[in-house]
Amino acid sequence: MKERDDILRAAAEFLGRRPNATQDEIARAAGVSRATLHRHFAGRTALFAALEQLAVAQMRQALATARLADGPATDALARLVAASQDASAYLALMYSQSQEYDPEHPHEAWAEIDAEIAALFRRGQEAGEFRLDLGPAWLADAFYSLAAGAAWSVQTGRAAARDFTHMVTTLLLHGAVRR
Amino acid sequence: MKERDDILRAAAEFLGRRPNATQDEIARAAGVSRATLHRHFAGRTALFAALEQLAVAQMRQALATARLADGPATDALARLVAASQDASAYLALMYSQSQEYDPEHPHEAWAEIDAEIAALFRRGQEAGEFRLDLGPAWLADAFYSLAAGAAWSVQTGRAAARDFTHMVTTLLLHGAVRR
DNA sequence: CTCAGATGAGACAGAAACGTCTCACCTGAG
DNA sequence: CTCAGGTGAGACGTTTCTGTCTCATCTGAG
Repeated sequence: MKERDDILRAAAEFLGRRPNATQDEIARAAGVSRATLHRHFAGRTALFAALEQLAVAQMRQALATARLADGPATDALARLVAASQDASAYLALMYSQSQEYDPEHPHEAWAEIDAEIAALFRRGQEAGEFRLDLGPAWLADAFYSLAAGAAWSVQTGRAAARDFTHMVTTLLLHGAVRR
Repeated sequence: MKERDDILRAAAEFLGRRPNATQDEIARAAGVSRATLHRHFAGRTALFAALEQLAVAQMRQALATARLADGPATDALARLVAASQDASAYLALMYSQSQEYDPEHPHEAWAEIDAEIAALFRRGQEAGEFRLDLGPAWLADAFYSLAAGAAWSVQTGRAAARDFTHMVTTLLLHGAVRR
């Protein structure tokens, strides 16, 4: 029996790479038939609702795990990146779907998550840990971009999953220039 | 009269945010009717071919402008980012379309462009400018991710176009941590 | 003003995908 | 082994979108 969450993960990964995928293709990628996909999610709208809900839940979990208010902002960010790895397939999907799926409620949830991440960057700036010339909103966007990009690299085999945290954290905190 | 290139740019920006957009939506976003869109691009396939061709051409132009082999790798990268701004709408689109559009020829062109960018990072590493613990392939992917993310921020009004280069270059080279 | 060329609106046939259902078969617990 | 629940394949009617076309109108150069 194929677990609902297994289907969702496979769907998220597939849709992250093929935003135009048909239900048939999504079902196949998830290893089930279209009828089974329909039984779990009564149509594309329901599938996307479930994906978004799971993405939000996972990011909320990541935020709770990372405890952004605790300790140095630098350490909190590293914890956030690590905790976001599980959600990264969904981030890549949400990134590619962007405004595609647009009900009221989930955007509020994302706004909340965005605000918490931006607040972490702001805290870091106020504490003198992070530079002031890059806005917290951009830093939060960049976090998402890099996480989604790294997820994609992992999915396409260009990077190892175990390197996710290091790749994103190092670049986000320290950049490419050698110390 | 609406210029063909104006249509392509508007289409790229719109599709970067709405990869599933219908031809009708694309046309409207470009300020023309579907019939006119069809007259310029005989169908979705032709539209995507034109978009990809333009993206490749613009990135090639950016590479030529940036002269990646000249001077310190750090400076070359900054030049690349600056030169890529015009192409960034297309990068965001190509990012969201990913494997969606898949003819033989354009992927070869992208592979070439990718290789040149990765070679810049490799050169920087060999010259001791860039850290060694992040692979050139990831650094190239990260460049794309940040450029696309910044393009999106600019498009959605969360960042100013004039800050594009600074946002991407600073983060890519130096990261968020304060010196 | 004229007129060639461009445009938008809308029509239309066809294709693809959708949502949904039925039925035969499978799976795994008891 | 039995049987409840799950599954896949395929059918089917509906919907959406597509590619394409016609025709009336608009635009801008001469």
